[in-house]
Amino acid sequence: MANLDAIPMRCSQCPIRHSAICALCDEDELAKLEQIKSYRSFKAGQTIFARGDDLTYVASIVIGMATLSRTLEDGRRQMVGLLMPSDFIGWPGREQIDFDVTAMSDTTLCCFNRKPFEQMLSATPHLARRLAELTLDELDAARDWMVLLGRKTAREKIATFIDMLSRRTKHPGLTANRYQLTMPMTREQMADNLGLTLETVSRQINGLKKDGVIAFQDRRTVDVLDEGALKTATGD
Amino acid sequence: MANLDAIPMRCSQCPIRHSAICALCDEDELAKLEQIKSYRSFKAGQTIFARGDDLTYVASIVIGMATLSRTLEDGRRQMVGLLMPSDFIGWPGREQIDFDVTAMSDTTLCCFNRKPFEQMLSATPHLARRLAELTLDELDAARDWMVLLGRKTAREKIATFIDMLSRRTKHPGLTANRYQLTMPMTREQMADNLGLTLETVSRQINGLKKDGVIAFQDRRTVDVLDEGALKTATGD
DNA sequence: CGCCGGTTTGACATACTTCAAGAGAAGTGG
DNA sequence: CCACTTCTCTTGAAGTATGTCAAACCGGCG
Repeated sequence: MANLDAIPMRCSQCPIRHSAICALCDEDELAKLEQIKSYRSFKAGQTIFARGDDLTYVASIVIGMATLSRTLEDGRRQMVGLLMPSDFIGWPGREQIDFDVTAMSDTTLCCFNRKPFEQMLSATPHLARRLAELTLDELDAARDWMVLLGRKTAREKIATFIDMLSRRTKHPGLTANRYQLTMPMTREQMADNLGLTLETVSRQINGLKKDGVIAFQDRRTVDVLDEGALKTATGD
Repeated sequence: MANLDAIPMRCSQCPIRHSAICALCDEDELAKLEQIKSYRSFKAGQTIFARGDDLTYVASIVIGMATLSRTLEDGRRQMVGLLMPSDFIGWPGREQIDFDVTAMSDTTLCCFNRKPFEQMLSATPHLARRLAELTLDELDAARDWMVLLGRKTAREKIATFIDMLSRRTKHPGLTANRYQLTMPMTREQMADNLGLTLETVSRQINGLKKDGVIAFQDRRTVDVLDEGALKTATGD
């Protein structure tokens, strides 16, 4: 499964030191975390947790992207979360996990066994507070996505998706109104994220292209040509 | 707006004492909360917060039901949360609110001005911990609903809705497999909750009735005749 | 080169929406 | 208590966005 002989790294050099669960920790607290942490790496496509698994550990994403999803009996799949560096995987207080967590790209996690982490959590307000903030952010994102899933048209969904990506990833900007973006996923994964089929995703993306809102560098690299048009296309 | 001369009530007699934000508080902590709390009442249909409002206070629902929703420019509306007694309204650390909060039935809130509440929150682990639990529950519910919105058919949405209601409300049971349920909202509100139109809601409800899964006492009182059939109709 | 996963494109099917009308309930005022 | 209005809900007919099925294309990799 996971590649366990991953990079040892000091927390002080960690790329997510100031945005992850540990963001508010002082040096002492960090030292304690350092003692109970371990890294795990996953290849793109690997399962990190499957629905029903025991939540033996919780983790922060250090590098890469992962998805949170659920699949119905007949194969319909819905992504319910897109996890990027500094996002937290885990539900303190829950024994099991009710979704599938899958590495979308090659991913490195900073893991804590759940029990010791929970102990430290209740003893360390800085950790608890940061977890609360992260959870609240997730909740907000989930609710925004509910609006998208329930009420937006396919075209609006695509536009919102691209806009969301641009806000969550550092894009090598061209100019203010134009920028470049790398699609980190297949059309099918986008479809699962947006509650569409992959064919509809493809058609709508190309629709946006025909209308001069975006252009392709290659299939996975998109130039946003008119940010304003994109924003209006989102529907909100 | 709010009816401010609401019932004074001791926390010890409060119906949500053991399930709300204060659930883990001891007598001392409760006494402090008691000092900064106040009650507000809203009539069915009244706005509690509008999108963009300053979050001057946070609150627990004591009696009644409220909804969290967002409306797009052109009037499309999506409910993103259904708030029932003991649910918490408020986002510590946020200055403004990004959704509309509306009383669905006559509702009484237990309110705390945000600033003093936040101070107490950071000084009282019992409060912070409980808030984290409540937030996590909300997040889970939101994610379940994302699956519904993105992937379920109209019929499955209705079945899931009825099933969800039966789990969240105490229903006067008939027998194990049959029970009665009161719909707390109009077809239009259900539609906004499920990402459908009110006509589709009406049709699907009557479809379930024709198939003998449910029956009507009156338009708002439903008998679930076959819980098994209802569960399978939910799709998960 | 030839496979193979990912993507595009077309033709057709359908679930859901939209528009429209009417029937019940429920509230209001005389 | 009865007209009157106003919601709420139901039902029908027609339209449409999106899904389904199928074929072809494209780019990378063994």
